[in-house]
Amino acid sequence: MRIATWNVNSVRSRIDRVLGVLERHDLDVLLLQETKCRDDQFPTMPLSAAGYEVAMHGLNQWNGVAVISRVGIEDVRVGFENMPTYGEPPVAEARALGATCGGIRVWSLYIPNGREIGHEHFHYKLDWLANLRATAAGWLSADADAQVLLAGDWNVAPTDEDVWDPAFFEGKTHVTDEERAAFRAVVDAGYADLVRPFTAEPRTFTYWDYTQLRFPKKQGMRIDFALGSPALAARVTDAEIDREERKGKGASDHAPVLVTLSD
DNA sequence: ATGGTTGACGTTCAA
Repeated sequence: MRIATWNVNSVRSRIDRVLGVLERHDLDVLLLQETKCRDDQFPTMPLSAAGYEVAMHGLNQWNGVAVISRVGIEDVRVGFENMPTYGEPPVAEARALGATCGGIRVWSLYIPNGREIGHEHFHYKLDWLANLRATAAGWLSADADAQVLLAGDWNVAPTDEDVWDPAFFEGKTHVTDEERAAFRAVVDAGYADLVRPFTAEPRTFTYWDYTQLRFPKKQGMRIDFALGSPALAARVTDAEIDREERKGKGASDHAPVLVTLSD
């Protein structure tokens, strides 16, 4: 079984690339973030034609998450228990979608960006990660053998090796001690990084800003992660970051992150 | 090339 996560940055503008990724990697499950469309706008038909089912959750042009699977989609859940809201009036944004695919409880996650240190959105980000940790820890308390995948755009670079220049990020989000601690808390709750062991080279990135020729200059960040429960981590045989997908006209600014599991 | 990216409900916002 092969599962991938990808911040697609508009599923409508990139549906052909989505189909290409599914085929090229022979994916069973693909988790998308930043689909940027309402459910009724989602390009379901070409995915169905390719043999995939789709569960999506999008409220407007912002955020949006989806699960694409050819091994079934059951028990779909929009948002997680205690997921924080944002704004006034409070809105439960389209940032988390859970489903059971081929016996694995998968979550497509789009962690809030944070915008600026100290911004209301920054506190929202930290709360969001803390509540996710609490809820996900509960899943393992209830069933230590649960097969759970927490995957998506975490908007955190967990170490200095995960950014192209730590000095550039001083005073910016994604690299602060608070964000890193919030990410590490999820790992410490029992969810291991399934990909880093297979992509351990420093300066291995999953995201490159569109501006300033960041991609050709290899100036990126590792902020997209697939974290797995112990039972799931035990099944991982390979993982990779599809850097090729970032190339060419019409690429997302994020690369797909892939995990291969034993049966 | 006084530029420098992309996508969306866009003449602005978010990333």
